[in-house]
Amino acid sequence: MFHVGSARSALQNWIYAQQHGGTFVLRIEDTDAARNRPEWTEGIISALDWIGIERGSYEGPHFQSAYVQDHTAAATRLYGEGKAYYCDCKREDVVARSGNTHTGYDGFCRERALGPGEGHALRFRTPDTGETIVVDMVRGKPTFENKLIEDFVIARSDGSPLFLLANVVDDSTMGITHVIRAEEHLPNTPKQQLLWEALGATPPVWAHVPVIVNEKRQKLSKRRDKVALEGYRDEGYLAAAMKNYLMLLGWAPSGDREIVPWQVIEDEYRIDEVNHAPAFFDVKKLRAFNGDYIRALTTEEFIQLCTPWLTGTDTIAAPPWEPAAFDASVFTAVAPLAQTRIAVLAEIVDYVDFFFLDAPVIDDAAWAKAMKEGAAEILDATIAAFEALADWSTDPLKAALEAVGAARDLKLGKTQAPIRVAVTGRGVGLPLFESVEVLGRDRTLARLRAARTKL
RNA sequence: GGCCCCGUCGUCUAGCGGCCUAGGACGCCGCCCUCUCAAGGCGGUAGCGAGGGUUCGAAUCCCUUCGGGGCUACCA
Repeated sequence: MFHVGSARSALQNWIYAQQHGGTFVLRIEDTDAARNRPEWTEGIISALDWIGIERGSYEGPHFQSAYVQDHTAAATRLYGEGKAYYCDCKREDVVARSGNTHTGYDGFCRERALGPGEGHALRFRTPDTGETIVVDMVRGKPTFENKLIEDFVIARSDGSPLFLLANVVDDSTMGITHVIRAEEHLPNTPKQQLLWEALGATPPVWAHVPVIVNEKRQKLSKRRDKVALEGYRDEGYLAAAMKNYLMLLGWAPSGDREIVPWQVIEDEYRIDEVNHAPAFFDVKKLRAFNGDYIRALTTEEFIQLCTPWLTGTDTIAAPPWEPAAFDASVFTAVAPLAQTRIAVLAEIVDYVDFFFLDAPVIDDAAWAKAMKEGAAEILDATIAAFEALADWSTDPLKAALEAVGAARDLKLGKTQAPIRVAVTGRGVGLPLFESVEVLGRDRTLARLRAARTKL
């Protein structure tokens, strides 16, 4: 699962690297073995690939777990220099001591001079005075009072290093110069900066971008919100639309425009111009963007891109018709008609299913609405008119139905309703006469007769 | 509770002291086009959270207040 927020961060880092001749580095932060699976990495790589951060064009992936010896060495060094100490406090003891004014660890073990051992975690000794200023490309200079920064754990009691330490060590050894990440990491930053200083190195340039929120203005979460990039991909959101939309969260290109070529974004995006307030992930607007991108496709591209939903893949559900029933030439004929009607590619299935199914799937509500009094008569007349038609093509078909309606003083809009439902199963859909032409005389007539029988 | 961050239409944004009668986009509502639905065209709806300053002049600067959010693990 690749979070849309991660995708946005990746893109921001990628753009920044592109703009400054830097290198994008992918690092899998897997220091917590219990929460990581090696196979997830491929998912991340292919998701990055999808949004245009192609494998081979960046450094990595590096696995943080491969550098544990560096992390533990740093931990040992900090302990040796008296900048870290061992602690055997239990969480509940700390809470009990601090009462209801708990502001983190109380420093109980600071001077106890405990050595390494069973149940002893290593804590970093934070300064009691002064302040730590985070210089941030988007937020300015968030300032933290050192005395309010608790002595945080840098290595578990089993000796394994924690993310805060591991990150600083890796950033240092990998020569990371810029860290662009979500705002949720801002409170960690002074801690990491203190670690950088303790290790005698210069911290990178930070940029903390506001989080993406849901309609309730809370950070997008995996459990309650739809955040998987792959999910959007499998619904038929185009990578270009998704990228464009993601970058517009908290930022806008020059001029009164929003849908712009990626190159414009790469040229104009400025991380320090990004808004400071969280942005709502509006799927409706994403859909609108996607529809726009779909319409901008050439017919050939559109057909090509629809194929997975027409045939199914390992992640995209197979369509409701028999694979052998799919006729590419039929789809090619109607694809342009469908292109302006769908906002996400997955919707193509419902638009063209009646071509590939033996009988259309009847929408009950549409049937009830269209097959009112007079429908039988219209069907009979239409069957007769269509049977007599010499030239089975759009214009004559339309003229024939118009004549049927005219004889009953009905507008085409009324006359076509029962025919549409009989042939396609639905009340709305592709232009009727083009569809009927493509469907062919025999199948159309069979459906009209079947509907007539059902009345 | 503590620390930090943030505050322009419902939403995403433009705006960096006079070009603002606050612009664009999505959404929503009309109208046109029309075989349905879309697409397209035209029009409309709606906002500077509040209160104080500073200034000739404030959406833009300052303060307060109110309101949102993030973090607060031997997770990342």
